[in-house]
Order: sequence, then C-alpha cells, then structure tokens
Amino acid sequence: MSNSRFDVRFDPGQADSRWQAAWDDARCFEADSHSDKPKSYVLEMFPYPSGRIHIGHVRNYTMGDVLARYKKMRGHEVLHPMGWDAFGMPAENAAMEKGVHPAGWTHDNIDTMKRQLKQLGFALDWSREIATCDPEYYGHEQALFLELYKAGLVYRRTSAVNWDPVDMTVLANEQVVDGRGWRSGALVEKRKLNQWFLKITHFAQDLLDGLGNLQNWPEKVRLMQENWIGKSTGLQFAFDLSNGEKLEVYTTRPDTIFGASFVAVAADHPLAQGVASTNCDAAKFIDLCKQGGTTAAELETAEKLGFDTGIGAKHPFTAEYLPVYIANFVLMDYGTGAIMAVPGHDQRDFDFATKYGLPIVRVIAASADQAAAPLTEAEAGDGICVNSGFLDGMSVADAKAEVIKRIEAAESGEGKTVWRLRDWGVSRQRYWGTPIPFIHCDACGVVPVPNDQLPVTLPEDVDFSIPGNPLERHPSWKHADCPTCGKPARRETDTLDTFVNSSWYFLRFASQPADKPFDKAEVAQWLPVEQYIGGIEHAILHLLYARFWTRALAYCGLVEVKEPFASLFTQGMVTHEVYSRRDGPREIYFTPGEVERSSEGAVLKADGQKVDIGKVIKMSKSKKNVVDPEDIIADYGADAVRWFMLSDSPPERDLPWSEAGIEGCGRFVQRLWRLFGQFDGDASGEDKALDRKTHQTVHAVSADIEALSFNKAVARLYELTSALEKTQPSASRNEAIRAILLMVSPMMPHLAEEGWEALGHDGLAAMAAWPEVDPALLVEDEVTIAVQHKGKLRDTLTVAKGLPKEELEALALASEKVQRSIDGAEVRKVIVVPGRLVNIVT
RNA sequence: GCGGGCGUGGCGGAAUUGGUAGACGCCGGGGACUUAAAAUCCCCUGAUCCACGGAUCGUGCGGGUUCGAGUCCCGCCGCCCGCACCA
Repeated sequence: MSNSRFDVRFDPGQADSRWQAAWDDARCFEADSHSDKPKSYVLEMFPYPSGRIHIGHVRNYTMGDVLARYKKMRGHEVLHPMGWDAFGMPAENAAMEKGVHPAGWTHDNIDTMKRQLKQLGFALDWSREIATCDPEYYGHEQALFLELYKAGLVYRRTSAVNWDPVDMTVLANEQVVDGRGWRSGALVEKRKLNQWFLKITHFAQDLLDGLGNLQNWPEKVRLMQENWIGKSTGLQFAFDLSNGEKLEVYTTRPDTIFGASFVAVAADHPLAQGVASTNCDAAKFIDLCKQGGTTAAELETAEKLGFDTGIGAKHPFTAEYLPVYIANFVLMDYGTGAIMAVPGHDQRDFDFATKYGLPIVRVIAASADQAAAPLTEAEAGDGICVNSGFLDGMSVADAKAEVIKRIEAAESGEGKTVWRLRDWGVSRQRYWGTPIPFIHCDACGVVPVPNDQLPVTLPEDVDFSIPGNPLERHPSWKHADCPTCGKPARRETDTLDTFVNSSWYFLRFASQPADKPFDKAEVAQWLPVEQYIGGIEHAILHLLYARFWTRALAYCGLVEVKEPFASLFTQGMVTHEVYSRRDGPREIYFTPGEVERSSEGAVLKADGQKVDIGKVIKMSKSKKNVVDPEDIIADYGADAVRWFMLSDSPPERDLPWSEAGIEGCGRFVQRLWRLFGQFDGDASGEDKALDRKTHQTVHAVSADIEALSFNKAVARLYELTSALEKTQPSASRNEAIRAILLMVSPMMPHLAEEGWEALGHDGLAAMAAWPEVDPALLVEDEVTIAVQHKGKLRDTLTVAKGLPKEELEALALASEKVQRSIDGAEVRKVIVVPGRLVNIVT
C-alpha cells in the first residue's frame, strides 16, 4: 500500500508555518498550574532584545525545547515560558545614536525576535510572555523592592562608586573589569554618591552552604561562586608602630606569625597616604602603583614593588620591630588593607622579600627535623610549626587557634571571618530601568512610595540628545508630593540594575496574578526550575543574584523555595572559522556567505581571490564569522537547523558551524520522510531483531535526552534509521517507524507532525505519548565475546548469552586464530569476563 | 601567577566508567541509476606492511600499576576557560 503524501519531498517552507499555526490554535504548550500531572519547569535564560536572534540563542532554546517536548510526551505538565530582559543600556545607546525612543526600539526588537523564535517552532507558552520593561512587570518589582526594604535588606549609603563617564552611570564593583566599565569599556572614575544597596552579605553563609546541595550544577560554576563569596577565617590584630600609632592587619595564617619579616600596606591605605603627605618619594611611589596594567594576569606577573616607610611594627610575641612597606600587591578593599608578610609561606611575600633582601624564615615543616631545610620557594602546604617559640611542634590548625587565643587574651585583636562578597549596589543613573519607588522629602526624609501608588512609571517624553540621566533633567517627572506630609518633594531618579529584573522573572513566569507579583502557592507548584539552561558567562552575577533574591523573598515569607534552579546546564558556544584579508595595517573580515570554501582553501566569491582562514572561534559580529538563523531556516527549514544544533558536539562544548553539516541535516530530514512513507498498513509478521533494536533505541534515546546528551541521542536515531532501511515490511517495521517518528518529534517537530498526519493519526504528534519500552526486549540473547591472547584481540565469538565460564574458555581455546597465536606455548592463566571477553595468558 | 577543564582518524566526536578503540555524522574515494545532471542507493575510508589469510603500530609525550589502560597513578608538553595579588 503506498501513500501518495510521501511521493513529494517534505517541504519545510509549507509545513513549518502550518504546524506552528496548528500548535497555536490548539494552545498545546500553555501550562496549567492546576494540572495534577507531575510538573516540569524547563527554562532557558531569557534574551536581551538586542535586535535579532543569533545562533547561540537557537542552540540554547533548541536544547530546552527538546527537553520540554520530551517531558510533555512523557506525561508531564510542562512550563516552558519565554520573555524579554528588556531594560538596559543598548536601548539608551540606540536612543542616543539613532534618535529612537528606547521603548519603541525595544518593542520593535521584541517583535522581530519573537517572529524569529516562532519560525523555529519552539514549544513555548507565549501566554506567559513577559517584557521586564512593561510597567506591569516592573511595578511588581517595585513592590518586591519595598518588601525587601521593610525587611531591612535595603539601605542607602554614601560611598565611593565607579562612575562610567561614557555611559554616565554607576557600576557595581563586580561589574568593573580591569578598571573599565564592563559594558562600555571606559576608564572608571571614583565618585561619591548616595546609593541604594541590597544586603546580599546577610545571606553570604547561606549562599555558600546552598552550593553544597546543588549537585546538578556544573562543578565549575559552584566553584566560581564559592570563590566569589570568598569566605576566609583568620585573625585581625593591631601592631604597635614605632611612631606611636597602631596598624590593623588581617591574616588567614596566624600560625605563621613567627615567620613574619615585614608588614605591608596598600598604596591607598591611610598610613601610606599619611607618609606620602610628608615624603614626596612615598607620594611618587603611590602614583607609580596606580599606573601600569590592571588585569589580574598583568598584576600577578608584574614585579613586586615596595617602599620602605621607615616605620617599625612591633611583633606581638618577639617584640622585634618589622619594617613597614607600602606595597603594590596589597589590596585596600580586602581585610584591613594591611598584611603581615610571611615570605616562607606565601609566594608573593617570598618574591617581595627576595627582591628587598628581607629575611625568609621557615616556620612550617613536614617534621621537626626539617626545621632547617632551605626554602627555594614559598611552601603553602600543611605541616607542623618550627622556629616558632611556643608554637613549635603544633599542627597548623592548632597553632592558628593558639595564636588567636593569645592575641585575644592580650586584647590586641580577634579571630575573624572575612568575606569577599560585598553588598549589591543596585542604583543606576539611567532612564531605561525600573524606577526606585522612593520619594525624598526635606521634612520626612526618604519615604517609600505607598503600594497603592505603584507602579511608578517612566515618563515617555525624554531627551537623549545630551548625556546624563534623562529622569534627572525631565521638567516635571521628579516632582511629587511627599506621601507622609503631602508637601512638595522629589522622586528618586535612580533606576534599578537590570540584574534585579532577571532575579525574579522565573517566579513571574510561574504565576502572574494582576494584583501582586506572584501567588505563593502557585509558585510552589512549579519551583524550583527543574532544568535551567544558559551561557557560562552568567555563572556568577546573574545566578548568584537570583539565588540571593529568592532567599530574600523567602526571608520575607513570600516564597517557600530558597534555591530557584535545581539543575543548571551551561551550553557551549557556536563557532566558525574567521575569513579575512590583510589590508595594510587593518584586517578586513568576510562572512561565510561571501566566501567559497573548499578543501584547498577559501576564496572570496566577489573576486575569486584567496582569503586567509583564521581560527575557529565564537561567532561574533566584529569578526563577521556569523550566520543568520533566519537565512538558514529559509534555506533548510527549522527542523534541519534544530537537528544541527543537537548533532555531533556534546552540548556543553563548542559547536563548529558548517555548511556541509547543515546540508547533511537537510538530507536526513528527507531521508526520514521517505522512511515514514514506507509505513505499510498491510504488512504483518514480526522481526524480533528489529523489535529489539527499536526498544533499545527508545531506551537509550530517553536516557540521552534526560542527560541532555543530545549528540548521543542523534547518533542512536541515525543508527536505527539505517537499520530500518535494510529491513522488509512487517508489523515490527511499522512499529519501528512509528517509534522513530515519535522520538524525533521533540527534535524535528514539523516533520513529525507532517508524518503523523500523513500516516492518518488524529491529533498532534506533539501531544502523543512517548513510545513505551518493553524491558524484555532490551536484553540480547546472543553476545559477542572478545578473545584475547596476552591482552591482544585475536578473535571474536558470537555465543548464547549466559554461557558458563568453562564453556567460554573451551570455545576460546578452540579458536583456530587463537591457537595460531598461542603457537604451542603453555597456557598459564585464562581470564574470563562473562558476556565480555576471554583473555589467555601464556 | 592562581583556580578549573581538555588533548582520540582529514574534521566534529563515540567507547557500557579497567574489558573488541574509532559508534554516528561530515569530508574524501569508487560504483549503480540517468542522454546528462541533480536527487537517491551500494561499497571503501586510522597508519604501515602484506603472501590478501592477515601482521605490526596507534587515544599529546615519557614512565608505572594490571591478565588487560583512551579510562587509574607519577612526571612532562600543549591548548582552552575563569580570575579578585583575597594575605
């Protein structure tokens, strides 16, 4: 029986939009919070609406989509939402550069990108779409901010902040990279401003402890967060100085105190400033410290430099005076900005001491008789104390406790835990963000905007032709009456960091009442997110802030969960070769579309001349090694593009884009279509071997998808397809075709729907059940045994499964090839691994 | 400099976690069909040697453990990512 639907090639141009419309009409991807099915919340990091989607988005959202569709077919109620991280600087930059309004620019981008996402056939619940620039969203955010304020987690303080002279905005310390704005790249200046802060440090210990439970997060992300939080325990104590003052230092190694040979302070430490005021050499040295490279790598490989202040610091136990240096490797904003330096057991101190001829004393050794062993480099490892007076013979841990005890008894210091993590500065002097809902009244001070006056919306008539904050300059917006006394007052003109927007969007996706940010019970239905997928670049800031914000809301009693993301997956980048030509001092780049690539090299289509082939790196506009998703969808269809995103490379690794690869995917789409066409309703009879292959494949593909090992699932599906093409019509074959159609449905949903319909099924393949596995069919009744002689493969045997060891051994020894290899030597030992191999040792 | 990760054919990568290395895809080669092309299908495709039966070598390099190592241990080399000189 032939089915004429399959006589023509599968046409994505027709099928893609038809099925996208069908899914919309059936509203089949809208999540029901009241369903009694098991719930699965699959979430990919929502995009910033920059203009058009890029290939990285396609990879990210395809992975999530396969998981979401798979979960649905497995009978879960799936929440798979999408929205827009819509506040941020690029909109203001566009406003400044092109004279467009940030809102209009953002909404145009959202329209374009939404249309592009729809072309890919993602199973998204668009009814829950969020744009963070929507007053409905940021109004709720203002309400949450006020809740945190009431709970004492919000405060203002005057502090030196990072002022970005290009963006005219303040950056959090964490957002300054190498002394430059992490987005603008402009050199950051220090300015004092009144800022709003969130008390993330209140949760430092809890954020650290929580990492221990995040077993389904990549180890490296947990490690990065741990290091970022940076807990250390040590001793803070004061040295008496020769000039009569005191100097507080912090050390994590009080056990090495007898090895201290000098004291060092940061260039911007008050002591250094004091010395500089009367000593111009010191002032010059401080200036020198502020020059030079600012990246971590540069700083760490830079030569250690110091300036001897001439001041002495009295050692608390030996009463010896140690020289006090100003040093370029001491940081002001960690600990007290001053250290006791122990060259024997800290490499930086060692380098410094070597340069300035200061004593290097061993105070930790593997054993007491190693006390005099010379030090060629600093030894940071464990051991026992030597050359350390009353500490001699103690372990590092005991010595730490002993020193802290004695210093505390002498009341010159105390044991102290120091965190690297600092409170989160959320103030931004920008227009395109969430207005901070406060009013400044001369009489009443800083007053929160009452809830019934929320949202505080942004004014629409703003001027971007001059730099600075348009809210500050707006003729009327900032004038408001004090909610307490009713007198004329001023609105807060700072807006919130956009990381606040992305710190709770996953809650709003789960529950969207009109009158409050979310419903506690409904959030509890969905959270935590079962699988969160996004880029590694958010390993620290976004993920830590989201973890903090969720804890803060739990602290306020608004949610029950503390950890928002149960599993995290960080996907790799999409890469491509770079094509370029040298033009004098400049490198001219060409897009892959402008270049003809062959095995010999690459030529520019326009002039037929060679271009240089560069490294395979992340697709970026500046290097022009990009492909536009919309172009490739038009050429190959959404399913081929999706299939490519899942094939070959493991999802956490980089995926090299290739024209040949996408062509292969396009061919496979047609190959499957032809295979569907071979479904023969009249065929009967069973093919046991094929049944087994089918069920093994379903089993393996299920496990692969659950582990996000899409590349392995793809390989299995290729394998089953090839096996099927070699078989004759039978009931087994029909079942296999049906199974393969359903298995590719999450990956190539349009093809699957078209095939499902053509084969006469009612309803949508997207709503169909995932094929069942019969465990009995997973077991083979025959196995192939490797026969080795002295560990080298000589022969293979195909035998019945479960054959006893003795019989296996006899069969192996009977093998002609094995006998030839043994060549009459004495068999000393035979190792038999049932079901696997026989190894004969002579 | 510190922390983390990775090195497997021409390429992307598999390998049941100590048990037949190279699954699957791409590229390439040969053939079938066709007037021809596209499309499709079949075969070959790690290296070297070969009497065409096979043999030897082979998972960055050098050692080691083991009946057996891509996998475990020690020491190198190279590449990638992150970074905050955190005392």
